[in-house]
Amino acid sequence: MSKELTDIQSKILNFLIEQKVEKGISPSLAEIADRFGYKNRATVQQHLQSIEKKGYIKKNPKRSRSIELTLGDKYFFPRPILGEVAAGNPLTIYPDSIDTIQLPTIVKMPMDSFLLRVKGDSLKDAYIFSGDVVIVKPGNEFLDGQIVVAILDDSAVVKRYYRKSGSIELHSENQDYQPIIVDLNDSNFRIVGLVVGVYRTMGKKSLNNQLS
Amino acid sequence: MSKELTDIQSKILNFLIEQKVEKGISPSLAEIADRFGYKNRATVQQHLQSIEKKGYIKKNPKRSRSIELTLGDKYFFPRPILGEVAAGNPLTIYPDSIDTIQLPTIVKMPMDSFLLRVKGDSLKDAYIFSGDVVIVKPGNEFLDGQIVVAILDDSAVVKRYYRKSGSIELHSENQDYQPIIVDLNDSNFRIVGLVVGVYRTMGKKSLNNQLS
DNA sequence: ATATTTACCATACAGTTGTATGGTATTTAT
DNA sequence: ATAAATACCATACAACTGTATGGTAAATAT
Repeated sequence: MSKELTDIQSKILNFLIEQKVEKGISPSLAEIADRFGYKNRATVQQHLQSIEKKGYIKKNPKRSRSIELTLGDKYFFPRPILGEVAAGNPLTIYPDSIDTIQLPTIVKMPMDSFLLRVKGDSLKDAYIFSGDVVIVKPGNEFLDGQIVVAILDDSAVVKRYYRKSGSIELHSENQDYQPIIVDLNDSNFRIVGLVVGVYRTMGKKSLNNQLS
Repeated sequence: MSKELTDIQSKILNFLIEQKVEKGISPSLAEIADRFGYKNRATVQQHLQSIEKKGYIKKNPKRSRSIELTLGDKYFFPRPILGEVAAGNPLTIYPDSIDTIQLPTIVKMPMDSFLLRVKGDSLKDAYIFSGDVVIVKPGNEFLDGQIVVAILDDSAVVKRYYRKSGSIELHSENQDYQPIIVDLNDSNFRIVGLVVGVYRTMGKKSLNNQLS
């Protein structure tokens, strides 16, 4: 049995994926039929059988909206990209960044945000300590006093943001560190996003409240 | 109206979340009833109405398995850490890795997997192109012909894996690239994981057209 | 004391769902 | 030339789905 999908099967598979992206669940046979203008669910049914036979999906019999995509094996979520890999000539990758943490299930986290581990203690007065993981939401607009992640000449910092005319100041909470003042036009400077949360492993109390 | 959930409502909400994370779809009323030992769906129905009234979920009327969680995107999932940021003295970070993509939301993906963007065209005949994002599932066991990510002297490659006696060969699909042959004992060599998926942004068309 | 909320049950119903079966027409392979 | 695969249609059905309605019992609030 060929594992190649026909055009139509391919389109249906794409629709399945699309729906999972947008709605989070598989469509029903009727919905697929609708989408492709079929007057009958049986047509879809047969296409799905073919697609399943070829191994692209798996259906839980009798269960509605339960088509599994077996394209790899599991849940796609918005996820950060760790680095670059080479398929041709090797490029540099960041092996150390292959690190995952288990975060609690009920804390806020925008889907497109990513995590960074904090080193250093300049924000300890804002209750962010070395070793903490900050949740960063990508964006461009910030309010004075918000904690942001900025990149300056290939280094990244977590600081409080203050907008001045013609420049941006990045303050540490900790007095030992001088504010960083950057010209607005400095092309080596870029603010990546807003820190929307902090996570700390190992029994310590979470300090999200103080983040405001 | 209080926005606080009762114990039972809370448990049901948790179950909803749990199911969404694990299966990607909401359970049906019957399934919830089953799980909590209710003999009747109506009981669940009423709990859901309460939960909805309190703003924690939203139901698409008449649509099966379509409970939306309105907690925003407030769930934590296992996520990779990109690198290290400095709050005090800047440390090195991987600026290029501060990049996020929207992946199909509720398709399955191993929770501990991570993403890498592919550069180069050596796998284009396997329909992985430069710029694509591959989903990598960490692991140690691979079958011949599977596409893996390997690290060789601080560089990473995406290649097809072939096990030989005493060595491992990494092949490109593209004939222009020579296979890489590595001794099994080479300590500078390590296979990171298996490529379980590919994701491509840009436009509406997804990978499957090319999959055939 | 009495009204409200919470937590369950039963029954009923129409619409949806996946599945089964049988059929036609066209293209592709042998 | 004929078998096989592809792409659709129609009808039928049992199980499932969400919803509606009405009821009981206990706890809580007024």
